[in-house]
Amino acid sequence: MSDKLSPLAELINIMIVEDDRLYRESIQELINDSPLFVGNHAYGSVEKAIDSLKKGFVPEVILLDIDLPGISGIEGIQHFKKLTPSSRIIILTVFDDDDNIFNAICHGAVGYLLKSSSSEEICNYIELVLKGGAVMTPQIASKVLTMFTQFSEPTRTYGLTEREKELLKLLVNGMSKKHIAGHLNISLHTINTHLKNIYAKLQVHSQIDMVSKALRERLI
Amino acid sequence: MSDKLSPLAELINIMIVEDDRLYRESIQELINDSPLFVGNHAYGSVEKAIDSLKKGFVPEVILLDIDLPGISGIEGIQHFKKLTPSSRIIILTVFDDDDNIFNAICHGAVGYLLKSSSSEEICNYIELVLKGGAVMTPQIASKVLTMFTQFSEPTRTYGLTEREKELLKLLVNGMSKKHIAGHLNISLHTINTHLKNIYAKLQVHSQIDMVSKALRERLI
DNA sequence: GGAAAAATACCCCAATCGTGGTATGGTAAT
DNA sequence: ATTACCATACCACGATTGGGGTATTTTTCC
Repeated sequence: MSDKLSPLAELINIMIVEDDRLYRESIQELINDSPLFVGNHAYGSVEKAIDSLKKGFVPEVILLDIDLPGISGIEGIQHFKKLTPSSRIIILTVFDDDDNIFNAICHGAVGYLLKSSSSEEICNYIELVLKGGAVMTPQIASKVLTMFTQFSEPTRTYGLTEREKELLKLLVNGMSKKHIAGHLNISLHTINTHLKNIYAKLQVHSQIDMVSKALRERLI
Repeated sequence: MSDKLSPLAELINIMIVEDDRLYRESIQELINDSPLFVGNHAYGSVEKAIDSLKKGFVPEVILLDIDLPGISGIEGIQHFKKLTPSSRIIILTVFDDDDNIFNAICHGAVGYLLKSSSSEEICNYIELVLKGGAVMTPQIASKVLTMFTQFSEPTRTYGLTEREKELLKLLVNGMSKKHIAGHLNISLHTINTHLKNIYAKLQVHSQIDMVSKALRERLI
């Protein structure tokens, strides 16, 4: 569009997708006031942003709200990723609940900022992202780490013995009882006995249940 | 120890665990030069740090290296968590590989910084942690987000149809084929046909394999 | 409107599994 | 030395599953 006014040729394009007009314009102003960035493209919905991208616009960074009319910001991430894979997406929202954070990150956002961030911070964060980093406010980072911790968690053992765990592992990996008997050089009867004990301990009644439980609760 | 020199009563205690003496002392200096922090306790190994904690010392923050003689930093996290659950642990290391980051975070570190960070940054990060946040350099944050993304991933569908996915879900949840037939009001024969198709698509030969694959690859 | 894909249904049979038992030798702790 | 637990082994039988077919009816799509 109009880059004839730029004193320097290489300003970095920031796209803004935010439905609140006032906030959108204030962010846009902030971007344009900075010496490094330019924000000619600000839209009130993912749909309009998509139209712009389809015309060939390729922003370096997309600042994206979550609560938008029509297509949500989270869904928007996927669309943007397809249209301009090189654009780095930063979520800028008021929502700090686990679900939104989780979904945004899983869909590939490289940043998650809260609207309570100051203008300075936002510009700093954008710069950090451009340097190849990912950014979160410390509060968000804390939530992310907590989610992470929960992923690889307490691993109840249900009092399984070593041998039982060994069997469990082999079975989870798809080996048949017969095959395991050969592999461990013990009788099929023994396997059966162990299995019965495992079933009792895990309170399941089939290999399916057992495998399912083992994988879900990470006791593999 | 010697807090008689403190001009203000309420300096925040930072413990340092770092085997490189020079770096340890430079960090200690940095801490002691700051107006907010005090670093009387700096140790070259987890073992020595543990001794100190057992004597009743309770630091607000522990700066912890990973590559230490004897007990490693990662293992150290667990010990510290038990001894002083209120202390917030920040990893400060040269290692930026996924495994170390992952392990540190999973064990409950609230920060992961690289030794390339500047003195200023380190102090800023500590302050942010004390405010309840978690901290990472943008490079580390980027790695963490990538790991996260991989967790809830591309969910290859293997071309499963809706009905097949429905069956898969029920089977993964431990329902027997017979039971499902009743539940969905279709014949057991139909279930078998679907199963055969699913097996072919997933390239497995038993329910165990199927369930295992489905759970591992999150196509439930 | 016709082709392709999906869902439905049936048959058969060998192989595997689940569960009810019992039993013995070894090891670890009390 | 006695108790408890573990790993091992065996039997038997009904229920379930895995593959090998074939075939009809919807749905979906061009």
